[in-house]
Amino acid sequence: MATAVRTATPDLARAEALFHALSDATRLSILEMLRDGERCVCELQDELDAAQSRLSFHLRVLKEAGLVTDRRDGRWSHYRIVPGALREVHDLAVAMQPRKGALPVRDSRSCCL
Amino acid sequence: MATAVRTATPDLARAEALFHALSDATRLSILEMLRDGERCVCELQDELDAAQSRLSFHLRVLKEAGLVTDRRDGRWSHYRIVPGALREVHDLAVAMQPRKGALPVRDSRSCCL
DNA sequence: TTGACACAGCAATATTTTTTGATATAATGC
DNA sequence: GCATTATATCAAAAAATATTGCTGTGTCAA
Repeated sequence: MATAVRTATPDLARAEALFHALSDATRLSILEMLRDGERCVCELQDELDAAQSRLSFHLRVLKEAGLVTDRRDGRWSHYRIVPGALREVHDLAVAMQPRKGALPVRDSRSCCL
Repeated sequence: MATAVRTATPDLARAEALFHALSDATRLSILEMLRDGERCVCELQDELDAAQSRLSFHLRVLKEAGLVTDRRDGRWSHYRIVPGALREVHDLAVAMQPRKGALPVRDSRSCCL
């Protein structure tokens, strides 16, 4: 049986990865906190009331999706939003919009015959 | 232990739901097909080479997220993109952008002390 | 050095999501 | 009515994700 969705285009895979990274409340909360600038893990931990290893996991997901980067400073890791990462999400949303000229409703009897 | 992410704001929950709906290759492929206008399930089935119950499942996820609607016409269900639904995604991406005035890098010794 | 801290990563578990196969419903055509 | 088609839905299995507790590594300070 062929792969379910045919060979995924790179864009499809990218979109999937990005949206997946954004599809979790903990991760969205992290991003919200980072909107004000860098935060170290312990700050996120305090404010989100989440175990350290849990944050570490979600931060990695965000990092692998290219949404955040970290900077090590002594014993702290500071995470911040990658500039332009959300622009990518923005662009995806635009690219997914219905094509101009697409008829909203089609003639009956136009399919499966 | 308090809820992980405090009381989720409605927006947070909405964002989570939307992004989740978009975080799957099958669903993204469906949306891509629908960019040209309405399609009935059987057309999606043929083109995406996916079992019917599987499409039905993913279509429901998309529908519950408010990304698509369906129109019943005889024995066919025609699905199409909800106009403006992707606009919502777009707006979310904008709303998540770093706040103006947020310093990219913060002073050392500024946390956890 | 020693001990406490900040964090990453792993392994086990729990939870959620997805797929599949079967059955159900409703419309259509004979 | 009966067979066929298009679709939904459900339950069980399979796969993917998330959470937790623990261990390891580097850092800092006394």
